[in-house]
Amino acid sequence: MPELAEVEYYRRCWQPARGRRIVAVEGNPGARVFRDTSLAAVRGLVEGHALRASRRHGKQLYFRFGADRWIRIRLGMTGALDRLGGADVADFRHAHLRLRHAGGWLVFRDPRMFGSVQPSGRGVDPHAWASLPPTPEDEGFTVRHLERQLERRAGSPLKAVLLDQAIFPGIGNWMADEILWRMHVHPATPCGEVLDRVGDLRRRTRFVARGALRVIAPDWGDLPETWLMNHRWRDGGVCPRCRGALTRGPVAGRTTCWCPLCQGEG
DNA sequence: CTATTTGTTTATCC
DNA sequence: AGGATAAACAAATA
Repeated sequence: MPELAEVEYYRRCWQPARGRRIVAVEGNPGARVFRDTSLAAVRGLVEGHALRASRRHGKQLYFRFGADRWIRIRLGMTGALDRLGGADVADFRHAHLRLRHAGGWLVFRDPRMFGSVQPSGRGVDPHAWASLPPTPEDEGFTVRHLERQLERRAGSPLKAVLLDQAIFPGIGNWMADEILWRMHVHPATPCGEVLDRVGDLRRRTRFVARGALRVIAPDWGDLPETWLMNHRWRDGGVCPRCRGALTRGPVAGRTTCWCPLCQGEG
């Protein structure tokens, strides 16, 4: 489900619980989301400490408990965060991690379990987990930087490059299609062919990222009808710009939607 | 029953 | 070696 705007929405979902001490860490010990770590490891790190801060980098979420105890959460395809009051009745079947505090629960649920939970060692700043590349909202997301990346992958379809989290952190399937549509570029275009349009690519990426954050992050609002997103899944969907029929098909292994009139047949 | 899914990692093939 | 593509992961939904 989530790309950067939706991930930001979920980050904010846990925000009101800042200052709450986690009195119990429960969940599904065998769940795949714990990967090479364990529910017990998360418990050992977090239990007894208050939620203090959170950050997001692309689609990755970082939460700090106590002074220096961080966990990283990735939501995968179907992950979501909930904040439940003590009296709320909830379906805990896919709630693989549940943090209990005096006022209720912080819950990570993920039916398909493509997501993950990762505790850091104490004192390990999340930015030390990996050297994180610049996101579209960062200073370092420059034309120069993008040119270097695109040159390296000159033969790849631009769609595939837009989905590469090392280059476009936070961009996912629908945002990639939105950016391509706004550039009037076919998704399968080798990105080496748009090296002269990197300024435009950067501008569109920032526009889509910022616009989606503004609308979705506060309350999961609906994007304007002028965005491709609102037409892409509809059978018989029509381009909100030229009213031509939209096309869907696999590009770079993902279902892709584009306007043959605006972006070419391929 | 089949096909589909807003993501990432691993295997395989040039 | 390195990059591109396909498969795998798992469960709900149509």
